[in-house]
Amino acid sequence: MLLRMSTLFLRTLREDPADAEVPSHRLLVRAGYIRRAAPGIYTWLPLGFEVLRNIEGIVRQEMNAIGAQEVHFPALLPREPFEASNRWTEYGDNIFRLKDRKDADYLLGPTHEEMFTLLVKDLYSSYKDLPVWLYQIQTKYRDEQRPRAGILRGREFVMKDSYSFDIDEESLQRSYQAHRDAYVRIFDRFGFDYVVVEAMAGAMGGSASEEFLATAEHGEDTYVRCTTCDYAANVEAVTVRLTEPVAFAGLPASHVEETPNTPTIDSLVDHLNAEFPRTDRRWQASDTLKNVVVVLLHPDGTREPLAVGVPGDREVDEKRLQAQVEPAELSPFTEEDFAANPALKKGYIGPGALGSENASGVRFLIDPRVSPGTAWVTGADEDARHVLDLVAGRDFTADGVIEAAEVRAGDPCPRDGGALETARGIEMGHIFMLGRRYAEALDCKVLDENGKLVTVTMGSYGIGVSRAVAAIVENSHDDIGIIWPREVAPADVHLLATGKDPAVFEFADRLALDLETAGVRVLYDDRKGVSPGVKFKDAELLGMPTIAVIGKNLADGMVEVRDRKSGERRDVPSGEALSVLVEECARI
RNA sequence: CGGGGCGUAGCGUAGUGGCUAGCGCGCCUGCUUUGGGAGCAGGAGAUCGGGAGUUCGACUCUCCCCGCCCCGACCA
Repeated sequence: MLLRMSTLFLRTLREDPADAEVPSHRLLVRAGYIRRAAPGIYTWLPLGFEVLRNIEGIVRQEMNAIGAQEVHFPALLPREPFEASNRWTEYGDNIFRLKDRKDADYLLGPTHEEMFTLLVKDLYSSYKDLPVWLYQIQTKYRDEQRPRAGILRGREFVMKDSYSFDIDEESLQRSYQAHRDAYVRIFDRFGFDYVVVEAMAGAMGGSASEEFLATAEHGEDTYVRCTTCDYAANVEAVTVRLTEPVAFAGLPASHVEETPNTPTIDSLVDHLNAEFPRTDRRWQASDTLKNVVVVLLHPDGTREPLAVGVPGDREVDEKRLQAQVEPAELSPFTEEDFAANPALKKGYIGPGALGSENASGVRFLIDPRVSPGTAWVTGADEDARHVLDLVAGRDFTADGVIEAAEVRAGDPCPRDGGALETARGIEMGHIFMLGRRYAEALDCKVLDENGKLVTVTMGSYGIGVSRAVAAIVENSHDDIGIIWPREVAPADVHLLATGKDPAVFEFADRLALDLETAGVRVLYDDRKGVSPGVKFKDAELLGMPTIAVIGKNLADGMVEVRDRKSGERRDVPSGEALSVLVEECARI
C-alpha cells in the first residue's frame, strides 16, 4: 500500500509539545504518530498504527514459530475469576471497574492469568494435552497512579501475554526456555539495545524470572550489571557474593562498653575512634551492625515485627526488603511498637535481644555479609552502651539470612566478583515460572499417567507491545527526529518529489509504483507547492530508514539516496534508482 | 498518594482588576516563490481548564475540583 503524503492523515508539528519531556513522547507526538485522547490514553494515527502493527507482526511470527497458539480474550471481564484468585481486592485501585445494567461487577482486564487458566481447565483434562502454550495480543487497562511519558506508561496499553501449562517442573523448564529463546529473537528484531536481567518472581511464587530491559537513560527501572562478566540483575534480585567463613580461634571475647550519646552510626564511629581506637586502622561504619525493625502486614491481617541486621554503612533498601517478604506488606515500627516491646532499646538494638530465642522474640534476619566469624560493634540493648567484638556465629545467631541491604555501584558481582555498576532501562518483557498459584486457586488439574489428579504448573511471559514503540524511539533518534529500524518502520523509503517540475513528479510517481511492485514499502511525499525544506524536515522527523530525493538533479539524470541513520548521501543515476533502492531495503 | 512547577485557538506563547485577548507556526483564499521549515495581501479559528466566590467590572484576586509536567512510593 503506497502512502501518499498529499492525502495521508498526518500533521507534523514544528515545535515540541510543551508537556512532553522524554524523547519518545516528544517525537511521537510531534511526528504525528500518536495523539493524546485522555490522561495516559493515546490514539494511534495512521503511521503510528503501522508501527504498532509491525511490532505485533514480529511478536506473532516468533510466538507462532515456537508453537504457541494465538487466542483472543475479551478486555471486558466478569468479576468472578478475579474473586477466585483474590485479585479483585488485591489489585485495589489499579483496576478499572464497572457495572452492567443489572448491577453486576465487571472490570477491564489488567492481565489475564485467570482467564487463560480457566480456559485450559475448561477444555483440557489429561497430561496428554500438555504442554500447551497460548498467547494473545490484547489491550490491557490499569488505572495507574501516575501515567507518564506518553506511551511509555499509559493506562491503556497493548501487551502480548502468553502462558505455558505443563505437567511438571522439568517440562516447565523447557517451556520457559522456548519462550526465552523466542524473546531474544523478538527483541533482536525490534532493533534496540537490551539486556536480560535476573528478576524476582515475587508474589507469583515462581522460581526463575528474568526481565528484558531496553537500555535507556529515561528508563524507569534501575538494574545492575557486572563490569567484567555478563551478569545483570534487577536491583531487587541482586545477591551478595558469599565469603568464606572465618575461624573463631584467636578472636577476642566480646565486651560491652559505655558509649554515651551515640544513637546514630556516625556518632558511634566517632566515639569508637576517640575512646577505643583500633591498632590496625580507624573504625568505620562498615564495622558496625545496624539493626532495623519493621512490621510485616501479612495477607491474613496479622502484624509481625521483623528485625533486619545490615552493615552500618548500608541502608535497608525498601524495595529489596519488600521483594523478600512478599506477599506481606511493609509498615513502620512505631513508637507504640517500641512501648509494647521494652526489650528493644531504640538506637541500641542488638542481637542480644533479637531473634525468636531472645527477650524480644522478634524474628531476626541478617545480611549475608554478617557471616560466621565476622566481628561487629552493635547495640547492647541498653541505653548508651554498645558491644564490641561480637562475633557472628559465636556470640549470636540469627533466624536466617535476608538480602535487603542496599546495592551500590562497586559492589562485587555475585558471579565473578567484578565491580557492579548501575544502569537504567525500560522493562520490555518479563518471563517467569509462575508455578501453581493460579492453577491451584482456580483448580486447574489434569489426570497424570497414573490416573491421579495433579495441578498443572504454569509459566507467564509478557511483552509490552505499545511500550516497544516508545522504547525503540528512545533508543533510536537524534536531535531532528526518529530513526526507525527498518523492520518496524512504517515504510522502507521516504520518497520526496521536490520542486515544481512536472517531470520530477512523473518520475517519482512511476518510481513509487515500481518500488511498491518490487515489495518496498513507500511513503511518498507527493505534495504540490510545499517547499523542499519542509519535505526534508518532515522526512527527518518521521524517520524512515531510507530517504530518496527526486528533484533538480533529475535534469542531470540523477536522484539522491540518503541513509537516515548515518546521514550518508549519494547520487545514483535515475535509471538505477529502482534497483539501488530495492537492494537498500532488502530485509535481512 | 506526598513535594515542586504549570494550564490562554490544533501547536508554541504574550498579557493585565477596566475598551474588541495579542503574536508566531499551522489552516483557508489570491498572487509570487521552490534543494533546507518562503514572501505579500486578505481570512477562519478561544465559553482564557471547570465550578463557586470577592468586585461596578475577573483571563487577572480567593477557594474547591479537573488536567499536565518533574521528583519520590507502585508497574508491561
